[in-house]
Parts: sequence; structure tokens; C-alpha cells
Amino acid sequence: MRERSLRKSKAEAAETRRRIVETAAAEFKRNGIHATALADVMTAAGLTQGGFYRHFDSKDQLVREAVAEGMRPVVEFARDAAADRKGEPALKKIIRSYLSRDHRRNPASGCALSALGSELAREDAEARRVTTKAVRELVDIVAEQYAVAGEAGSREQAILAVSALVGAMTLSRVVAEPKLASEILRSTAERLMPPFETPPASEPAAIA
Amino acid sequence: MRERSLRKSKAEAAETRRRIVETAAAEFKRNGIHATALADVMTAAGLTQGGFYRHFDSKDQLVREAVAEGMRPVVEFARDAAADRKGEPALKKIIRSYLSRDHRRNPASGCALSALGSELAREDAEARRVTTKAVRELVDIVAEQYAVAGEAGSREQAILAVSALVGAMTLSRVVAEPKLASEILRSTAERLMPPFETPPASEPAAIA
DNA sequence: TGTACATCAGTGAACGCGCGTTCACTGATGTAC
DNA sequence: TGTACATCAGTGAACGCGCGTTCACTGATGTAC
Repeated sequence: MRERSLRKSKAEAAETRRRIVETAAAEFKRNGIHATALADVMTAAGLTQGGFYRHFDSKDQLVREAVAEGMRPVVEFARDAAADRKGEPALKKIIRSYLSRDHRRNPASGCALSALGSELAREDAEARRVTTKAVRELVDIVAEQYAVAGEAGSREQAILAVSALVGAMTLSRVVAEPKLASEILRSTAERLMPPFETPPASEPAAIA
Repeated sequence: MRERSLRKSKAEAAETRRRIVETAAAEFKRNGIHATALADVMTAAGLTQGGFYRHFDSKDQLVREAVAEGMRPVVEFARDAAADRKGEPALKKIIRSYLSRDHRRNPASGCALSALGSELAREDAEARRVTTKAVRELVDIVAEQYAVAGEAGSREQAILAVSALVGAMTLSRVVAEPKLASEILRSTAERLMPPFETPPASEPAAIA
């Protein structure tokens, strides 16, 4: 299928590198960073193990780039949703998508925070730095939607929401009973998507 | 320091076994399950590697028991808080403690869900079953406190709260900037601990 | 109650496999002239 | 534009270390009589 050996053009090499990072992001999210071997990534990318070091200095370097790549889907989804229709519709779209059964079933294409959260906490400064940037962006986007939707304390609420999204998806994947797993997703979504239609009666928005 | 060799009495052996499980729970929460070697656990428990298999069949078996042990602190803390004074005070105590800087700094003695969440999602059925049990207990305890505090939809709210606790702690550990890390803990706590004093004005409790 | 012996908790070393990393090699790319 | 050669993307195999597991051994425990 794949031509053996052969030096590739610079353009092809750049494309290969990109493919390795993408594949790594997916494999890490699917199986965990520690549990994924470089050979697994390279095979999944349609290459052999030896070629890895033409593109990266170490697994750590790949991890850093893959983590950044792994955060892209969610941030982009949120940005796109907000670009479409701001405020409540965007919030609903983001929350429904994040807490969907599809997302639960497919960590590889989902959010790196829920797929790798506890592992990321132990990564080196650089990996955590790129994650921090993504978290910030996500919070900012969500906060703006809550603000547009007329929510008081929109930044606080956005932080609660992002925390709850990540926590609920993580828990629903940990939990062994499908019914409880679904309930966690459903209940969290319900509480994060209040009926904004009803006018925000009292000024100091009652949270619960 | 430690006497060499010597067969220990049955009572001592049982105590040793308990110590291994406890140590493993702490080490796993500190460094991750995959990243912790059996030799690390045994050394931390003051033993040598070879003795491990007198007590366990495999690392997997230890993981299952250590995960159960690792969930105990939070569940017990929540139960004790609720036994002390039900409702709002219990909620405040649980939330403050869970989202404290102490907890953030000391995963080893904290909640296994925030320390190991994404790794637990990939563990075998038995490990996930014991985790599920603990999640259920935690949700039940928190739900009861919200109910006593007069919160409508207390179970839904409890699920949101537990998700947010786990997510916020995980995120605050991932985030590389101390200020943002603190803000995540503070904002989430703030939103989960509303001023219940103010009478729940409207019937369908506005969530945000 | 005392004695002889089997048991087994714990030690320390070894085994074997997996994984990150290195290396010799191939042959198309790309560049110097 | 064509030719000669250095470069380097990718291959496949090997290296070495770390980790889960096994094993021979020690000597106190616990039991059979």
C-alpha cells in the first residue's frame, strides 16, 4: 500500500509531522498519555517507529504538541457556536454537545480536559501552559455567552459551567452503570441550561 | 531500623497488607496509577518489592483495592460533615474543604476522582464498580444536604455540584497560573454555595 | 506443657518483556555548478 | 536545462533500562503430637 522508504518532499514531511501530532492527540485521549507507546502512535499514523525522531526530539515534545492539538476541537466548537448565534443558543449548543453521548463514547475526538485531566495535572510546565491557554479561551467564550444571555456574574458562572462540563464528562466515563452515567450528563446539562426565557427576576441571581 | 526477614504473625501480616493498600492509594493519587511502580509502593510502605505477591495476585488487584481506599477520605468527610449539622452548614463545609488550597496541594490524601479521574475511566470493570459506589454515596449525601437546605431538584443539583467539584479541582491542578487556579476554586465554591438565607423566591428555582 | 516440623511473611536477586531512543541504511529530493 | 552529489524522510533492527512477576532462601510462627 504505502511505498517503502523513499525520502519525502518538504511539503510531504510537514504533512507527515502534522499527521503524527493529530494521531497522537487522538491516541492519548483514547488510551492515556502514559499508556500510549510511540510505536502505537506511529503505527496508527501509518508509519514505522524509527521515523519518529526525524520530527521530534522526544516523546515529551510530542506530548506538548499533542495536548495543544487535543484541546482544539472543543475550543473551536465553542467559538463556532458563539459565532453562529450568541448568548443562550450558543450556550445550549455548547453544553448539549459537550455532554452528549457521542462525546462520552468518543474521547479520542473530544475534549482533552475530560479525557486526560488528571494526567495533564502531572505534565511539565509547557504542556500545562498550552492547556491553560485553552481553558482561558473556553472560559472567556462561555462567559460572553452567559453575559449576552443576561446572566449576572457571568464569569463566575462560566467557570462553574466549564468545571461542571469537565467533571460530569469525566464522571460519566468512570461510572460503570450506564443509567447513572446518563443521569450525570442529563442532570448537569439541565442545571447549566436554565430556562433563560423566564425573566431574571431578582437582581442577585439565585444560583440554585 | 526494620528487622530483616523474619516471618510475621498473621495479625502483623494483615496490618502490612492494609499498609500496602493505603500507601498505594496515596502514591497512585500523587503520581498516577500507570506512573507508579510496585517497587515505589513497596518502598514507600517500608518493604521490599519481593514481598508484594504474598499479599496480592497482581498490580491490577492492588489497583482495585487502592481505588476503593482512595475514595474513602472524601466520602467519610462528607458523611461526617452531614452527621454534624445537616443542610447548608454541611454543604458549606464539604464544598470549602473539597475546593480548598490544601486539597489542591495534596492530591495524595485527597479525592481519587480529581486525582485519577481520567485514568479511572480506563480501569477494568471492578475498579470502576467500586468507584461508582463511592460516586453514588457522595451524590446521595450532597443531595440530602441540598434537600434539607430547601433546594428544589436537590438530586439534580447534587449531581451538578459533585461534577463541578471534581472538574474544578482537576482544572485548578492542570492550570499553570496560580491566579487562575485560585479563581477556579473560588468561583466554583461561590456558585455552589448560594446565600440560602435569601428565601427561594420563585418556585422553579432559577439556576443561574 | 514441650518438641518437631511445616508454613509462610518478607528479602534480595533474577527474568523477560515493553518502550523510549539510537543507528545503519535506502533512495528520492533538492541544490550547486 | 542537465548533471553530480549531499541531504534527509522513512525503514527496520537493535540497545538498554524499567517494571511486573518469579524464585530460592531465611527464620519466626503456628500446629500436630
